[in-house]
Amino acid sequence: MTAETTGGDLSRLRHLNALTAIRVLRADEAGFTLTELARRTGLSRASTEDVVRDLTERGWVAEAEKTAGGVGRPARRYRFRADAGHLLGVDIGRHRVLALLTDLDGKVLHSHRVEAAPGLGRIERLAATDDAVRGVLRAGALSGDRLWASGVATTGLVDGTGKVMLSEALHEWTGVDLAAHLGRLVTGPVLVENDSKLAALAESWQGVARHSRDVVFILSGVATGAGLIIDGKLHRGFGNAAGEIGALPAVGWTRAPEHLRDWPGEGDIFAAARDGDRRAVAAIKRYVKDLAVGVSALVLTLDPELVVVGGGFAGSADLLIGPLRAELDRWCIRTPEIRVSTLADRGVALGAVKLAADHVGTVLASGSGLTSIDQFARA
Amino acid sequence: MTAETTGGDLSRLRHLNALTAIRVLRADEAGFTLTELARRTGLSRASTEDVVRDLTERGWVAEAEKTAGGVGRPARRYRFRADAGHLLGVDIGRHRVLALLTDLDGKVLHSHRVEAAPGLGRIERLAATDDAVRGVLRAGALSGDRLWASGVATTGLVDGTGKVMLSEALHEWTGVDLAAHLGRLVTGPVLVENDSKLAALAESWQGVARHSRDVVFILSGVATGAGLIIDGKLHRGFGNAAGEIGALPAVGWTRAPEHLRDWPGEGDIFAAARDGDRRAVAAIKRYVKDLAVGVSALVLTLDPELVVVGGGFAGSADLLIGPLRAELDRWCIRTPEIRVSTLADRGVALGAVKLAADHVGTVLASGSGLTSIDQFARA
DNA sequence: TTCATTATGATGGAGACCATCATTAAAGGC
DNA sequence: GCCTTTAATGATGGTCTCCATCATAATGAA
Repeated sequence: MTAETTGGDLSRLRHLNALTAIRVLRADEAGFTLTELARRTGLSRASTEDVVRDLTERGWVAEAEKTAGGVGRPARRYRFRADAGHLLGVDIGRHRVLALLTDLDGKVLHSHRVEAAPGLGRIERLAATDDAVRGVLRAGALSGDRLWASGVATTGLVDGTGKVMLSEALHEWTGVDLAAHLGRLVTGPVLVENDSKLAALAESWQGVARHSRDVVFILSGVATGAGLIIDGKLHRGFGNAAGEIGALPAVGWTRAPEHLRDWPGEGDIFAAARDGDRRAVAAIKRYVKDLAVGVSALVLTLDPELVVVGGGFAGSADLLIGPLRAELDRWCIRTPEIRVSTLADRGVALGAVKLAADHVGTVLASGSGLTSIDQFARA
Repeated sequence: MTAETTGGDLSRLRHLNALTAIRVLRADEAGFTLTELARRTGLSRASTEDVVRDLTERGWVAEAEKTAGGVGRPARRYRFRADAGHLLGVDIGRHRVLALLTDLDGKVLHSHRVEAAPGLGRIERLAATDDAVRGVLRAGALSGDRLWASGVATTGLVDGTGKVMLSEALHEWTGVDLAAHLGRLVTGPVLVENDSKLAALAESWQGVARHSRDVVFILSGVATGAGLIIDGKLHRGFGNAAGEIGALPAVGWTRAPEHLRDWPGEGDIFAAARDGDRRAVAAIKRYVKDLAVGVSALVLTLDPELVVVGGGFAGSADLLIGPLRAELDRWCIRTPEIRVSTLADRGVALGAVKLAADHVGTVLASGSGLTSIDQFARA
């Protein structure tokens, strides 16, 4: 008896059917005919028409181009109006701030990148963040009050209200209230979350983990982190500290990147390794060995379908995956499939967008969410 | 846009409302008046009456005793007919087999215990299992074809079909097809799962983890294991091997119980420790130290609200919890609350019952589940 | 031009919910 | 013992949502 969905009156049924219709419509930008939609929602054609009329009146659905060429009377097509609203995703990284402006389906419309030195203080880094946000809004010719929701990614632990509780990687960063800060540039909800968690979310949304319900994501870069997707959802943990296996001293995640940073040779260690430099190969091996202990702990705990490797080092994944798999084989009962992220340095920011998108989704699913599209489009 | 619940036609709405009503009714054995029920389901009184009439006709609900003493016309009371069906839960342990016969709400009606030596072979252990099942059915004056569903707990990894894939703790146990074996004694679905996982399930059902969504359960006994409750549900993992952190050599879970077994003194080590025996205290300390490494890995991975300690050693938890908390404080970012199981040696078997109960719940939630109670009561 | 094909839109009907109100049944005061 | 108060019951009428069905409309092909 797991049913969370409590029934209700007839309007509730209509609401559920409208949500189903929207979910189907969002699957294809080109839209659907009523007949197709009826088949996919399981409703009758007549009811489907009713639902679509409703949603059109309320601004959620629009008529799309008819497709020519078929036999018989050409059908009208309807599509979800993903362009009706905008979402913002911001990744506040060590070296730069990246802001993405997307439509409601998370299609990136504009991006803006602002460099930031690793040693930057709180004020300067927040200023860089503002620049990135303003830049991307300018590119999209939007003002901040036209955003439906915004997501922000940062290193460190984040509390429920959007404050950074603890950050070791960035200077003077602990205690920053990012939700409040961003709230001065944009209206609408601002959601803040840890960067590794958001990168994981992005992978399960648009990345290589799209079709997997249980995923361990490893952020492999100058800092090491993890994010967990469990049963298709981001797992945060009771104190928002899930995936922090790196805190265990036996897991050498703090030490691991040093093998690559402090290697005895010159230039890019990965290039050197590809050229056959033995010391480079050995250093990478040490890195993977350290990394793999933590990954094994995560994998043994969760038994995921998939491990995804992302972060700055993922670009050199050809050198990492093989050794990593070998190490996992040593420790794990069942080594999961290992894949490399293809989202490049956008993964974290995309996860932030997804955070915003999920917030909108929650509002829609809740009671009065679909009443009118105007409730989101403020003044 | 997470909505899994797809709408449908009016009968679907009625079905959802009927499920809600049953969920409310199950919360109190004494039953509810229509007015109370209407308030809790959110339906109008009239519709509630309709739903209840339906459910009564189909056998799911019965009228209960009126409560005397109030002012005004005494209301009829209605209750869920938990007694309409029976569930079986079997725990095949190292030293004994325990079978529980319960009603649909998991209230234990009868239990039957059959001793089994640790060294028993496959045939003999299966025979003991049969004895336990037959015994508890006899006690309840039921034949095996009156069971709605059965759950079985065993050590080792279990595959999706009810076969034991790998068991190190029991002799000749790997490869046993428990679902098929039990299927000869009972009709209805037989569900098989790992014992640690089921003990965790039991805690989140009727135990100290009732109100927590994310729980790490530790089975502390002659063998060590873990079960995870994530977002209120049992987390199995892709290959059903979640929680097997003990497989990591750095985590001394195989070695841990030996500290207690091989301690240099005589008699019960816990009694000795309470009497102030230093060697006993030291051995327990070593045990907890080993245990805590694995628990820390689980806690850091999941950041649960709660850690529950169960299993054979839980009876001496007064000696374990303090040191365990101290060890976790050393490693974890945020040490969760730690509680001791109160389900004693029934926990695992109760989890097996819950497995069966959930299966019934799934059938009810699915489409035609509530049509008539007769679909479950065979022959 | 006519036919085959497919989408559209209107009609009538059934099921599920709700609000409202007259009726019924008990407890307690007179 | 009768009357009042309280609260549940059961019936009525209305609305909403969905469905099946059918006449109509629009297009390509013969």
